[in-house]
Amino acid sequence: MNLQDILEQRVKIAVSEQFQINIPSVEFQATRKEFAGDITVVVFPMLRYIKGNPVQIGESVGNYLKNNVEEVKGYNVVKGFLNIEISDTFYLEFFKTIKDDRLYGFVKSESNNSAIMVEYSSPNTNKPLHLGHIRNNLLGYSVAEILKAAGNKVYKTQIINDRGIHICKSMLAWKRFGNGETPENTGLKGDKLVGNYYVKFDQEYKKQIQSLITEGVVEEEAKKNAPILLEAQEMLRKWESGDDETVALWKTMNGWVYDGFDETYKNLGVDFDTLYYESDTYLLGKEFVAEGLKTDVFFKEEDGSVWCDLTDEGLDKKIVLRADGTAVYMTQDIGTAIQRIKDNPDVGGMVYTVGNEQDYHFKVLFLILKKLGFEWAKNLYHLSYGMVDLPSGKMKSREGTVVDADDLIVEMANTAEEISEELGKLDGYSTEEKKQLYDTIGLGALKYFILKVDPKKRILFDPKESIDFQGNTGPFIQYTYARIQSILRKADLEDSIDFSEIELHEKERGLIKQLQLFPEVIQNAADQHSPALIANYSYDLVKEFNSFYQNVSILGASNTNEKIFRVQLSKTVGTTIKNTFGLLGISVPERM
RNA sequence: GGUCGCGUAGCUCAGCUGGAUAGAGCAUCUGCCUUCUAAGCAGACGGUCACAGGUUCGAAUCCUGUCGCGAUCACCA
Repeated sequence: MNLQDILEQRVKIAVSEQFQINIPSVEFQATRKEFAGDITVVVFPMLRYIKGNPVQIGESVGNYLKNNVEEVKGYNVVKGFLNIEISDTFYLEFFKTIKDDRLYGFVKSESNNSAIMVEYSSPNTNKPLHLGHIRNNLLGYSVAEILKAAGNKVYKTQIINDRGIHICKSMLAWKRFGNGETPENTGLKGDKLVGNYYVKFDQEYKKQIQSLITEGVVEEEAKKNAPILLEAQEMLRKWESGDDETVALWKTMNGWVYDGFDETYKNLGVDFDTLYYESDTYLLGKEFVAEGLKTDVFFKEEDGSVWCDLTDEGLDKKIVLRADGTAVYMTQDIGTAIQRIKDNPDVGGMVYTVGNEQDYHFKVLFLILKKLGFEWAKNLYHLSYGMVDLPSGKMKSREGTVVDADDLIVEMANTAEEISEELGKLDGYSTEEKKQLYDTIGLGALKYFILKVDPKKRILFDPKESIDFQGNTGPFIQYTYARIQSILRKADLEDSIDFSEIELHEKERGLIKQLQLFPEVIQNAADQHSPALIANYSYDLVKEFNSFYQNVSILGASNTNEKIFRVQLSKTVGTTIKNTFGLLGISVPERM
């Protein structure tokens, strides 16, 4: 039982003994810095049950606690706030239990809960990954790690959007203008090569529209009838009918893209347990649509299209199958969801990491799956996040305003290098080691920059103003970790320590209090699917440590006991930083 | 127009289920490298929490309305 529970029980007893009234709950909060004490009981809510002066009630409860609870060494009352001072012994006992636990805060054994599948990335195979995908990948990966830390079995997955007219556009442009270019003979990354032809298609398409317009065709018509577009549509039909040559080209070019993506994922530090391809699942939803027709979840229009009526839920009608019997987006997603559960029967819930422009789609999808009667449908969660915008507005691949993922990663490492060189701290390091360090720091800055923001908010990214390395940033936290490692290298690590001799310094007490919060933070982050909570916790912990570091001598402590204690405390903080950053997918350097 | 989200310091963001004088970083200014890494620490400056009502002992937080920004309302994905 933790301290707060004990206190709650005792406060209730105190109140019932002294006022003959039972109160249902007690409200606690951390004591503000300017007052003495560690934990505060808010007296105001009790006024609902007890008539009286809040200060007097606080006094009498405080007095009772001081006399009857071992851990309470003192109290003071300010207005309606009863500030309780907790004994050093309590904090030291707590520290003893966590100091050698390298996974403090993590739920170690997977619970009996069913597994959770987390989907993220969901790329199209016609263009390279950009900054928006970076946010998506980081969020998805981090949430998966957080759910694991909270004791869930997790599968990471992505659905690859590998079919459709957009792929045919790249294929067509390559066939027409490619001259046999391959990643091998050009040295270009596969996704970049294919992306270039997607752009090429668009240029050619616009050219044809223009010349049609000069010939006197109306713009609307020109857009529909540009020869190159018609050709792309023809190609899609060929692909759907399984034309050998088209399918072969499709496989080759998608293969190039996958190689390119793999490299980006590797550099970004994300991975997946299972993969789903749209080309495999896009027909699957149809049988469930048929099923839903039988059970009246769906209905058929006269033209043959199938719909779901959601007007009872305050939503519209939604199409789930075209009049010609082909699948729409919704059909696919129904099929994919069901397929995933079939493939992994231990999965009882899913998290979809998809931008907030699809909020409505997922609301509808989840409702439909519920109507179809799937038990797991109540455990679906749309991890919706805001767009990453540039100062100029939205990123548009065709207008060349996208921030490319690979370029950005390289740029971050370069900035890290410039700053490190300027500070000149890495003299003994080899070129190879330095390079790796710059990658770690640059990526740390990027990841933290994105993850510290609440997922649902938009992020404004200005490429001209590079991401900071000072203050509330990844490198600042990495730096603190590196400094702790330096202390550990210099300290001769003794283990025996007499805790009864330790009197806690204010800064030490602050650190232990901060460490105490960690398990609860993980749980909240998992419940809310929010890496931002973890990021902000890391920062608070590091602020606390830096203040300690700068104001309290660690290696030069006044006695050996004290010194060992401070070194151990630093070590535990280091481990916690490493663990929190692990949940964000950020690595920490031993030195920087 | 309907629906959803956002609006907190000059800028970027915290603020958990309502609680004490609304917190950080950047920027500007003041101190601190002869002691464990100054990517740091200590401090100053900076706010009508978009606006207006309501709920109550108490509202940045909950409710209603208004304004601003964004998204979405396709037999596109």
